[in-house]
Amino acid sequence: MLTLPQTAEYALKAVAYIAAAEAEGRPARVPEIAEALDVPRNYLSKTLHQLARAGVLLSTRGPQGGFRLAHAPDRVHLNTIVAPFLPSGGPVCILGRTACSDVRPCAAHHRWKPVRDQMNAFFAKTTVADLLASPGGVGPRSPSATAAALK
Amino acid sequence: MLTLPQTAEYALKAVAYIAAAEAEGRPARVPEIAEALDVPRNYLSKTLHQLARAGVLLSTRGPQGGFRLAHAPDRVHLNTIVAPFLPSGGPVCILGRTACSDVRPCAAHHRWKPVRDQMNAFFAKTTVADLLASPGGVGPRSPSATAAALK
DNA sequence: GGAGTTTATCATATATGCATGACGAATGAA
DNA sequence: TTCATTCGTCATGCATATATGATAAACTCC
Repeated sequence: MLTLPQTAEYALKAVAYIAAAEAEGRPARVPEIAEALDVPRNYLSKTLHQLARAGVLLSTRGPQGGFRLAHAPDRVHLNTIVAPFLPSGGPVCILGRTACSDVRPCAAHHRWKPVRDQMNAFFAKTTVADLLASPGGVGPRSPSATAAALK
Repeated sequence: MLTLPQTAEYALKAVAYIAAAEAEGRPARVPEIAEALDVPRNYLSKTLHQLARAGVLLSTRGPQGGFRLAHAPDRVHLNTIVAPFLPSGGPVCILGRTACSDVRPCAAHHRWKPVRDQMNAFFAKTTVADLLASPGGVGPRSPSATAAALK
């Protein structure tokens, strides 16, 4: 039902790809990532730059440059990756109430809350390392398989 | 993290309000709903019209007219209310893959799937009657409390 | 220091969500 | 039949997400 903004999807896939490249000891360059994941090249460049400013990635220009993770894969949680591309303040109540809480619940509160909590836990606890390690994950395997599991 | 489009929130709140009015044996009019829920009036009119075309509401013009539910509150599920305002096809994979499945999982599949399933169940199983009956629900109680629980 | 590589930024375009205001059409009641 | 009421539709505007292409800036290596 609810979906991430397209840009946040790009961010997740690109970070996973960059982590896989880093596992091979090399930075990932924008044209390579863009082609592998089938994402618009210049737009991806801008998106990755936002992640760099957010402290998720490190960028270096020039030959042998590209993007790397700013922290170890098991320290990078998905919520820090998608946060720059979600409406700030974040949604809490399914009916959009700002004052919705256990003591002042909206009409859907007690049914929506467990769903919302599980979703928050997913983004707060899942790390880039989890994406690399899981079945269907991006590594360790060949570059083509890496792209296939993300594209 | 993920939020409904604003228009879908309007739709949920308005349908709950209309159901509460119907419990009092009267249709709800757009100006009344708009003021009670603090939603733009003309925009709400358009939104409710979409719900009427979707078969969720019935509309009647002229004096004593307004909007009513097309079906009993316990037959109207939340997914039918929000569906007209969500991107069609619907999101399935958190990485946006069209071919993501148990047999061809994306890198996040086995962690995201239970979250997604619980979310789908929420929209598929929760009814308007549930909104009316729950603690913090909109009825039976005074009109002002109805508005407060939705606004 | 020059050439080539790679990210950073700028200007611009398109589509969509959200919203406003004006007007049109149908209905029911006096 | 007239009038008030109420929803239906249209034109328009604004902000933002999603891009595209050109150019600038930084960096490495020779």
